[in-house]
Amino acid sequence: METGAIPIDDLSGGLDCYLTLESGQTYLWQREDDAMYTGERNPDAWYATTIPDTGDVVRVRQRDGHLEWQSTTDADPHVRRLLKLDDDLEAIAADAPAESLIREAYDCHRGMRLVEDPAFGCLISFICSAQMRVKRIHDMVSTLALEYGDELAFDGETYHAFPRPEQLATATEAELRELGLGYRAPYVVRTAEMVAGGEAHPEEARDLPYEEAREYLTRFVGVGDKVADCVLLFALGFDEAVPLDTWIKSAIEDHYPDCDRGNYATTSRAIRERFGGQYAGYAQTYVFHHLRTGAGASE
DNA sequence: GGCCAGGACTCAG
DNA sequence: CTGAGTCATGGC
Repeated sequence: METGAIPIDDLSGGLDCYLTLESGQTYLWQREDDAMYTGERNPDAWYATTIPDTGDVVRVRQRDGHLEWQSTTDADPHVRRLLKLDDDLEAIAADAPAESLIREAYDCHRGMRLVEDPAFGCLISFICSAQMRVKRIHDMVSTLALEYGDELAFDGETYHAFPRPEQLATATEAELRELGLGYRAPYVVRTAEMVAGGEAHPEEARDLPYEEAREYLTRFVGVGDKVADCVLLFALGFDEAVPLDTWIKSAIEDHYPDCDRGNYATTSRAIRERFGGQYAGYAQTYVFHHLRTGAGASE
């Protein structure tokens, strides 16, 4: 086992591991106590995930002013990438718009960072996310890993990697319905087949201009503008992406009605500008979490 | 028991 | 391009 510890004080804007991993951005981590997305912290619990290409297992835990990690490999670069530890969060928060809702969200959830998920797992996760609560999305993604992913041994325990495209493409619609995916089942199978067959890959969107990248991702079955924005924001490094989900739409209605332009593309441009442009996705993620957890319910 | 959850698809106009 | 109808499932 390789281990390490990253001092939190070295990270601009700090880190809150719980907020980062349980704010509805990622469904590819598992909490050791099996209580992710229950709304309760457990400062002692490790979070584990796996690295797609190498099959390495990585565990992290935040304690005593450090982000501790344990892994099958030197996980320092993986941890820094997955939790975007090199983002200058202090500057991003300071430069965010002086809108009361945005400032309140940043102030209430200090240390929450964006994640950078592996693209395929993120894509499938958010296809599953349609009309689902975050806890159930996590359950569904965990089930896919259990049923179709590699078993990885580490430190005497068994971990389940999220399935590679060719593994998930072996699933049938009937099987996935049996696993509780509902009407998303054919979307997941067909998208996995598209990637496994080389027809398209979400990574292809990484180097495109933002709106072209979003358009590219909508070719996958079960992916509309909103899910595409989630993949751009949580996997492909587009910090300006603002997914227009039910919570953000209600925020637009209540706080930024002038940004409602009737369709996704133009409303997206307007709210992206209102949320600060380059790092609008950060502001979106804070506002989303603030509203969803009820902290901003009164206003 | 109706409503809702990080929506997308199909089809008509 | 836009609007209505449809689609599973579990928690409250």
